[in-house]
Amino acid sequence: MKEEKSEIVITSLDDIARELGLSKSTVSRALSGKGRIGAQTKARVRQYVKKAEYKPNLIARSLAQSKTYNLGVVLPADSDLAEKPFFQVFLLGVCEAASANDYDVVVTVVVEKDISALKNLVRNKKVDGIILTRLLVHDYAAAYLKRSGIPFLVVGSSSDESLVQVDTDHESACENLTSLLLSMGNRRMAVVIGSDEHAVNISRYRGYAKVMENRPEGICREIVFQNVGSKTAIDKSVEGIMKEGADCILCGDDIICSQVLSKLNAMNIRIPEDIRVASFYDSAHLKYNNPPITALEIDVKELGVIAGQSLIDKISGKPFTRRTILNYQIALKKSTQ
Amino acid sequence: MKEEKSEIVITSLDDIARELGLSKSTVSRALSGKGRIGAQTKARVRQYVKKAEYKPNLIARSLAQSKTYNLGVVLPADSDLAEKPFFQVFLLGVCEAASANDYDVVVTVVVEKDISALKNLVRNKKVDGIILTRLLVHDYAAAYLKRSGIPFLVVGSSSDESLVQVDTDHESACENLTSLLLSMGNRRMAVVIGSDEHAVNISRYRGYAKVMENRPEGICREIVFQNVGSKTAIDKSVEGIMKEGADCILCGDDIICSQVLSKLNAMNIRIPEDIRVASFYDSAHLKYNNPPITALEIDVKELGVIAGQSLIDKISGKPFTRRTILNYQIALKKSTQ
DNA sequence: TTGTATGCGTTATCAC
DNA sequence: GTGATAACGCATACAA
Repeated sequence: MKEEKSEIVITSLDDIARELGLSKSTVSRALSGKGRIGAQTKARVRQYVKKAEYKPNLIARSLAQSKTYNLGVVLPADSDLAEKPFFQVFLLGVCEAASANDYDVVVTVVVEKDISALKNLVRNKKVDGIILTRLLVHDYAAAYLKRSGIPFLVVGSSSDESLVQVDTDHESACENLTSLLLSMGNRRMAVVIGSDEHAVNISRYRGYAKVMENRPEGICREIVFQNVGSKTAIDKSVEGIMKEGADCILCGDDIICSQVLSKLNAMNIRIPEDIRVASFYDSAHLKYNNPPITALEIDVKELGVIAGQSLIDKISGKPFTRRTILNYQIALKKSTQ
Repeated sequence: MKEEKSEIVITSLDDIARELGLSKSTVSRALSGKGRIGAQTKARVRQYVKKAEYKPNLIARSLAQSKTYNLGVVLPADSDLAEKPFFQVFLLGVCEAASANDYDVVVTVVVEKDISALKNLVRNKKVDGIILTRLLVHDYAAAYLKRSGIPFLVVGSSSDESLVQVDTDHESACENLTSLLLSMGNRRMAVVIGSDEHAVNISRYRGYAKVMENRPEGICREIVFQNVGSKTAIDKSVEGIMKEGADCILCGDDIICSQVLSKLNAMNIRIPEDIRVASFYDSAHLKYNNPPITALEIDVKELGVIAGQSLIDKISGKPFTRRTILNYQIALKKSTQ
């Protein structure tokens, strides 16, 4: 009676080689598919590996190839951003793409301008490439990564042609939404938008400005609020907007919109009767609001998938698109009727 | 004139050893601190390493020690959970703890009951330990990890004593909030809570039930809604609750609460005049709501830090607490006045 | 206290 | 097409 093979634990190419009477280089080739190898030996090895439930040691492979098969994703930890589901949903998308390509995802955090964790990740060679999930106007992280030479990709739009970018065209999206609301009869369009340091806020404002500049009345500074962050700043801007008699408020993102709504509510101002409200970025809370809020919708998870796949393509030396622009939708709701 | 040392790139222990006229094992010891080593050689090596900006190759170390210095964090990707900032904030906390211990964080996703990505992570030995960010009543992931033998920790409470747990005491928190609201004059306390499959929802309901059972009127089934998920289910429950003449609604979490508020708003029901509302879990949106909503507050980031640190302790063989309970606060707001 | 030799499990470069 | 053998960079048991 033969020995039970199942008692032998197979943990390395050596083990397989011994069991099959081959050399470990042959086994390696059979599994990787690289190099010349006989069709039947290949099949035999693969079959054996399958039933032996052998899993190659990826660490060893990493050492040999100096590749980690890890993608790095950099999340910002600035207080208000932590509340935004954007990063989480995006991350799920990246994980999906990574998983489909046998990569894993390592996350790291930058707090304000402190990119030390990112530096460690790069210097320790823990990842093959990196995704920056938001772009600042003067982005330390991007500047560092550029110097470091590691493949990376930014979510956001920049005039820097050397950056690989994945983004929605915020500028034209906001332009379209603004035009549309004008065409629906609104005239004095106010805007409340976040920090100027975030590239996305600049793009959004540009979209708005582009439309308003071409109107006879032009941009009315009294109802334009950029760089608002705190709840009190938002409250003040809403008060100012109402005093100026605007008929529509455009909110830079969902968090701002949520706070604008809260303030309007507190002031007993009805939507859409007394004023219309729309947001440049959507979220569940705006959908569930009463009334539901008109907003730009983007498929964030898909954005993550595409970002992940693009980065992997770049890492693998495959052709990759330097700038990928995702679609958006304007979801018209009761808040602007 | 001597050669410029700065021209030589130091990439391995061998390089350092050669430059310093030592053997690489001595250098290794000087850096790791393990084994016996002379105080001055140690200092000399460390100083040299510092100015040479040498970074050890962690992959090689991993291979040699069969340790990855990576923590795995499992995020659920069920549609509604993706919107909850909980996981994101928690993740930031874990990253902080990891970073402080020279660990990195690898994230992976489970969708419903599909734990294949988690299995790959474990089988490929990409991490030294794992954190499950939510616990199901019948948790496949936890069961798998138990079988696999890898160190892991769950966020959530379970009667399974073999699980390392980190959590808030949801049951007593909800108990306290419920009692408090009763003592404030409310009598018919309705509850709207999410899926029974999530351990946390069971705990929350228990806290509520524990208080109500001891009341003369007992638990009134007509105003208890468990297992609600969809917006329509929530709308229906709110309608039922109003018909039954409840005077307070307890919401299982922030998302549910948000939807309950939306429905109440649509029905022109005033808070707190017509009905009081509170939530078993807080979020920015509830704070910004008008009126602000009474809710249980927990420090989620701190939860992440503690989870990360506990797992690292367990991995390192340090003493660790089998069950860590974090504090919570009851934030009384206008919605229950 | 320090040096030598070996192992970790792959991939890759040679011969054959 | 296959098999030795040398990297990859570090840790560690053992020898000195």
